[in-house]
Amino acid sequence: MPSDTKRQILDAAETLFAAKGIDAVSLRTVTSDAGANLASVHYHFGSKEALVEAVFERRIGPLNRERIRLLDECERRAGDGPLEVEDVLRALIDPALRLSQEAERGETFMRICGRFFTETSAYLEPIFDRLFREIIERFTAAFHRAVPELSRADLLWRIHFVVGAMVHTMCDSQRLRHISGGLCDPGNVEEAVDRMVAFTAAGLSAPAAGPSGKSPAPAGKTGGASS
Amino acid sequence: MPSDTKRQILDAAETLFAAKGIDAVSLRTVTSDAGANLASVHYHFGSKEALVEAVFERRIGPLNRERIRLLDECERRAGDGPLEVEDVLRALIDPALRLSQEAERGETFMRICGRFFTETSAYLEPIFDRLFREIIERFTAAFHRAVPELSRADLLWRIHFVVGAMVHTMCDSQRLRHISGGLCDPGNVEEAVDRMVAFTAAGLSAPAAGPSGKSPAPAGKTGGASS
DNA sequence: GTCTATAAAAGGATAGAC
DNA sequence: GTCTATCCTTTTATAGAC
Repeated sequence: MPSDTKRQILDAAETLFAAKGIDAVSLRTVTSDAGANLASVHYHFGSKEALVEAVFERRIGPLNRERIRLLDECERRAGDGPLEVEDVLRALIDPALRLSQEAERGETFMRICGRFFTETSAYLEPIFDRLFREIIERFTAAFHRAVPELSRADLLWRIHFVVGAMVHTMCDSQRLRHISGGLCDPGNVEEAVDRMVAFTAAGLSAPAAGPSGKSPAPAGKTGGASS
Repeated sequence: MPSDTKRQILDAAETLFAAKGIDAVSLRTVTSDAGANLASVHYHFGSKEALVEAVFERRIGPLNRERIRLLDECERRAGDGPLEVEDVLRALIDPALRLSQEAERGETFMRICGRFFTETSAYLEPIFDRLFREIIERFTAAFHRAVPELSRADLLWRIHFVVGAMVHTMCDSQRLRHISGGLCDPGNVEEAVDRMVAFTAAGLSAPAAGPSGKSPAPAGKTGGASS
């Protein structure tokens, strides 16, 4: 079992990394906030890079396992029938936004997971692969099954947009709360998930753009019925 | 006119900040890449923070002015008639993605503009206000006019998702290129803009989620016709 | 405007006592 | 496992010659 100090270092690092970014946070700040000694980081983790890796893995591992579990369930329910795009989206999005509900540190949990996508240190690349390869493959296949009329390029572009909307919300929900003057409350998870699923489902289901032109047939101002 | 050295420092800083993030880049690296002396940064800018500010302003200022220009044109064309959501989206998105076309440093231009949203240093807050206040007000009003059936909360949430998809693409188009095995080419601006506009227009135009529940009437797997 | 030199602080990492 | 003390490097910033 992890020692108490080790967990406190992880907690402090997570909070600081989420708030300020990894490079902006020194190990002295981390250990100071954790009530631990500077040297304890190197004893327990070996280096700052290893600490960063541990911080990300602790949250993203379980998050992605839950996504896979929900997707399994989703596919089991569907059987040989059609796979609803809303259900696949919900399996992807719900576990992420739900992180913000946990105890007091919820918003931190969520932001640290989102921030993995905005950090660009080279040593995170292989970690990305390890943490997200299965997720990418499984969900790409599921979305292909849910929206089979899309070309592969269309599909991957649109999944990219979905991830963008999700990561931005995970990292920066504070700004929405601020800009909206409190009208939008990212702390209301059910509502946030519903809104994001509705938006992204419509985006994924929009008629495919022709290979060489403007959006075809902007019939009314509607998201469009399937062709 | 800005001295040659000043411009070279801005160029080098822009490239490095875009690639590695601000905190990860030292002034020594900047001046070294710029072929300038370390002290020249403080002579021309005064501090690292001031350099960062200058880097962002140089690109985001003109970018947002172009967005306003296109929106003006858009509203002028519409007159008293309806404002098409695709046109408003295009005014927001096209100038951003088009940055990537400029000369050789295009992708850097685009990424530095997107990165402004992912950096969290406190001193960027007032700069954000100065650079984006008008954009936020103008485009919020325009989207409200284009999709008037949405409540204000719905509208702001969805604009947030649009920004997420856009910023993620601006910062991280490399990953899409990589994951898709080259199938998706963010360097093709016309295509990227068309795809993003199609996706986000459908999302903005999706039927509003009820105030208290799951997505209403998931008729088929369609984005939905207007209610 | 540009340079050298250096100050002054902060960073990651380690040795060794306990 | 945890501590103190310290090394060594890197960082921002400045002083002052040219």
